[in-house]
Amino acid sequence: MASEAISAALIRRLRISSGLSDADINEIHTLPILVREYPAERAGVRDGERCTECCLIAGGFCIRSKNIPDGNRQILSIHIPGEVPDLMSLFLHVMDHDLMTLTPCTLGFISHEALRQLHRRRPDIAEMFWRDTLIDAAMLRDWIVNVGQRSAPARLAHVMAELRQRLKVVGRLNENSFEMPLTQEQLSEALGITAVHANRVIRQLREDAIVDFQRGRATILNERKFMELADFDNRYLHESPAL
DNA sequence: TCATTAACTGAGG
DNA sequence: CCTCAGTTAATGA
Repeated sequence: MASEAISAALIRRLRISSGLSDADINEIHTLPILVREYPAERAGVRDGERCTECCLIAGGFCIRSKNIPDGNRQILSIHIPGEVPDLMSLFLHVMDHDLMTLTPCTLGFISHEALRQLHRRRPDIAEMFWRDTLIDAAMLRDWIVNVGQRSAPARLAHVMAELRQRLKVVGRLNENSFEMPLTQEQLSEALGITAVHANRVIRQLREDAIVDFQRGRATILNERKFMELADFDNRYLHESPAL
């Protein structure tokens, strides 16, 4: 994939929540990006690592996760093309979690030095990254509420609703189904339940004709029941550019 | 390897 | 007593 196409993914992402001038766009296109291909289920960036670059997802799906000593893992967020899940490494010098690929991924690495220069050169762009980071925190707050307070079926529906919305705004939604490339085991790690229970929950939602989940793809069967169960309000995604 | 299901168990309302 | 969810184990795709 050409570097130009990769920076385009970032621009599309930043456009969701911020206005971008032509000058901004040109600046982002000049960023040097080193492209690397990763297989599925591989650490892009590891907990404890000292980073010298940030990682832009150009293709594929990633997750943030943290392992605890008993061997269990909590999935903290799901990431889609155009996102920079380890943007915090620019200012937080040691990673406090893993960034893993879910699927085979094309990752674009941008050096911290290049990003710092860009921040100094163009305060508007620095502001955009600020906003992006704050939205990320808002999404994590939402994730905590989901895992901590909702019933298991509602947790699943909520994560589905958020992912669907995020895929929608980058034009990756077709009809009533969308990519959600997690195994049931991974899904259980995202929802804080066992894999067996994740299976039970999926079966229940399928039987109730609310959603289906098969081979990494989610299908909405009953929009009204789905949204009611998911309790999803996209406000926390802050998708509209400031007016 | 991943998904499915049953059977059992206990917590908690 | 009912629902939810973890454990174990067997089995299918």
